[in-house]
Amino acid sequence: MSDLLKLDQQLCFRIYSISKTMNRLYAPLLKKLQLTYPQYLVMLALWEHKEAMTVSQLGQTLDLDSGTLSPLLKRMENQSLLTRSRSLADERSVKIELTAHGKNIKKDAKHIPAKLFNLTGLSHQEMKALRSGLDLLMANIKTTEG
Amino acid sequence: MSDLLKLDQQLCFRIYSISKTMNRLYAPLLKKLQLTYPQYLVMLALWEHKEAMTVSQLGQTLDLDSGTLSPLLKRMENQSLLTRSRSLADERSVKIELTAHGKNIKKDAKHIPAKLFNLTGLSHQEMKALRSGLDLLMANIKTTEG
DNA sequence: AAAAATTATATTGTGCACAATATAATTTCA
DNA sequence: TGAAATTATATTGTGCACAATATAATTTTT
Repeated sequence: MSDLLKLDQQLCFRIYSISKTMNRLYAPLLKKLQLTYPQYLVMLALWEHKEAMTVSQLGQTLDLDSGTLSPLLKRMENQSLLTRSRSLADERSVKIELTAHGKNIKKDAKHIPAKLFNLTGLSHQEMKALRSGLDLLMANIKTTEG
Repeated sequence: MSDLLKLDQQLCFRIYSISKTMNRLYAPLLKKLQLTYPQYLVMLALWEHKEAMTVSQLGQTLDLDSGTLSPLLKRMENQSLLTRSRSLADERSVKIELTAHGKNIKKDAKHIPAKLFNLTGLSHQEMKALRSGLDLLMANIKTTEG
C-alpha cells in the first residue's frame, strides 16, 4: 500500500484525534460550569470583547455558521448565560449580550487555561513552537480554502 | 482580562479550528468517493489492515466508540462498501469486511494525501516538525487522560 | 456447573457542524 | 422610487461524537 495512505503518516488524522482528546480533557472541567467546549468558546469571545456581539461577529470569531450558533445560543439563553435581542439599528442582526450570571462565572473559568496547559505536559517553549507551526498551517490553508 | 483566557493564546482553539478547516478541505475530495472524513478513516484502516477488523479494533485504531461506529458502519454497509457479520468464534463481536467495491475505490483515493499535502503549503520539513510536535502533545495527554 | 464479572456491540438522547434552503430586512442602483 | 442584489439570521436534514444504558455472549470464580 502507498505509504501516504497509512493512518500514522497523516497530519490530518493527528489533528482530528487530538481535537477529540482535547475535548475530553475539557469536558470534566467545563461540566462544573455547565458548559460544552463550543459554549465555552462563546463565553471566551464575549468575555474578551466586553461588549455585545452579533451572531455573525461570533461566527467570524469562532468560525461557526448560524446553523451551529443559533441553537447553541438558544441553549445558552435558556441557561441565563446571555440574552438575544434584535438590534434596533439593523433588525436583521441579533445582539448577544452576557447576563450578570454570564459575566460572573468568568472567575470560575480563570483556572482552566493553566490546568489545560499542565495536562499538555509541554514546556512553554514547546507550546510556542507548536502554536506557531499550527499558525503557519492555518494561514496556508485559509488562503487556499475559498 | 487574564491573557490566558484570550482566544488567540489558546493552543486548543487552534487545534479545534484547524480540525474543522481540514474537514472542509477534505469534503469536496471525498464527495467524489461518497465518503465523509470519518468514513474515509474507516476505509484507510481497512485498506491498511488488509483483513477483516472487528468494531472494537476499528474503535481502538480510530479512537471512536460504538455509539459513533455502529450507525456509521451501517451507512457504509448500505453503500456496499463493507459487510457486517457476527463472528463465529465469538458471537459478541462483529466482523467488518471490505466488499469488492470497497477494495476497488482505494485506487480512487490514492491521490488524496498528496493533494492535501499540497493544500497545507508546508515543506516536508515543516510537516515533519509539526507532526512530531503533535505526537509529543498526544503522548503527553494520553498519559493523563485515563 | 452455576453465579458473578467482564467483554462486545447496539441503542437512546443530547449537542455540535454544516449544507441547503427559507425568511426578512437593508442596500444598491437603474 | 422601486426592483434587484445583498446581508443576517433561522430552519431543516444528515452525520458525527459521546455519555449513559441495554443486551447478549463469554470468561472467571467459587
